[in-house]
Amino acid sequence: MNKFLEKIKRGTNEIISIKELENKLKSGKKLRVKLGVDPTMPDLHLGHTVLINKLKTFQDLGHQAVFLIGDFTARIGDPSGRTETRSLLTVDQVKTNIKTYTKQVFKILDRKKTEIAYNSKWLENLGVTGLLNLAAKSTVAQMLVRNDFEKRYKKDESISIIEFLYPLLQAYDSVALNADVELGGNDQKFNLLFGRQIQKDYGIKDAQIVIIMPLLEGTDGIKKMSKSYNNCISLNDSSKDMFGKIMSISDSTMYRYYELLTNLDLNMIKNMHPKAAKKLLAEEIVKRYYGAKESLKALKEFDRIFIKRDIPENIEKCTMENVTLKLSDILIKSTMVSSKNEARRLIQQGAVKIDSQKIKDDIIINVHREFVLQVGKRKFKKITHQ
RNA sequence: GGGGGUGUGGCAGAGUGGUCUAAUGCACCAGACUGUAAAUCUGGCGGGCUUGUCCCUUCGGUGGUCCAAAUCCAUCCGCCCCCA
Repeated sequence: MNKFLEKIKRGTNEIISIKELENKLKSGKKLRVKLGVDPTMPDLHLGHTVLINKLKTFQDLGHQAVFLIGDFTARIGDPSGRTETRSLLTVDQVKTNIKTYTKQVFKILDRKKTEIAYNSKWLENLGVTGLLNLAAKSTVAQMLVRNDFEKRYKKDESISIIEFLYPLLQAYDSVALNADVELGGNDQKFNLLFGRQIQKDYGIKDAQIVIIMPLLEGTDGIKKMSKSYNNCISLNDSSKDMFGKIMSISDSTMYRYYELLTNLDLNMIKNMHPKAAKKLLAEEIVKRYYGAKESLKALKEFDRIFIKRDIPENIEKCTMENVTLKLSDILIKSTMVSSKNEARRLIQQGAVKIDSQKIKDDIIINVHREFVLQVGKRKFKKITHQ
């Protein structure tokens, strides 16, 4: 029992309340564990998987994972952590997002053991009366307690009524699903607790336990992982990119990733050489999304390019029309740079290599034979003529 | 309906007539260093060529004033707040 609890506790910020959780676990009941995700973005990144991993932990312990797709709420947009009102999504956008989400989620969760729910099922039928009944259970003051709302209100920024409705709807999901546990990120704390309150209002005595996970830092190791900060490792990234990005995080961030993204023993990891540990982490994570084979390939490729400073195995070919061309023109024609000025700059800075030979001037090149053109450490193209 | 505010490069944010391709920070790119990194340091971060104290194009849109406009005026558009 304690071992189970330890697993659940790993990496969590807060569990409200731990006592209730212990009791529920002791009762031997198969707990309904809710994780709600709004399909608002085209794809998921590693930050999102922190919660999915936690849900997987419950699933592995024999509990019922309930993956809730907020197809209805996605159209409103969760104001959590936002500093501005977000624009509404169309039904079509939501639909395509759902597809990519589920595809990615079931690389982690066991599809057969997972209950998938869509909140449009009950929210669409709630009607104005239902909505009013729900809204009657809260007050404006209560909403304004919320940090992000309070800030925006004080700063004379707009808050849409629809945003007030959001926590109510999320809470109602917990009623509809009869959740025993709800998982959420740190920014979700208010909404999660609100779910507890509303459940009680609707006569559920044994209200949901709230498990709050930290938000995963992005590749910069400081800010939370988010597209807008440009510090994401997306599940859509190629195996090579994913591997490379993980290798580029700092050592301290690496341990964080271990804690939140894997189930590996942390003591063991801390005893490893950091470089080896980081490689293992990258391998583990890439393996999860691309399989062992691809993962090994990515590892080898990384060694080749960054450690041995060698040329990658498969390089995209690019055919030139003319035989003689300026180096800067070749760089543009092969789409390795976007402007001539940029090409000139990079050449001056010593970033451009032909067959591993640094070229420092914008010389004229004869494309008689095939050669490998390199820009920086990671961009390679094979240049040929006809 | 009335009053006020605001719109600057990927983001944040200076700049209120010439010295503005526009400070600064972040992000990004390259080089050096290294255990791949991170940190640090250096250079860069509109476009073009004839590489120059060169040319062209940017400060919500349009039109105007002026030798000269991100900066002034007019007008339009967007966003925000307050009062009713």
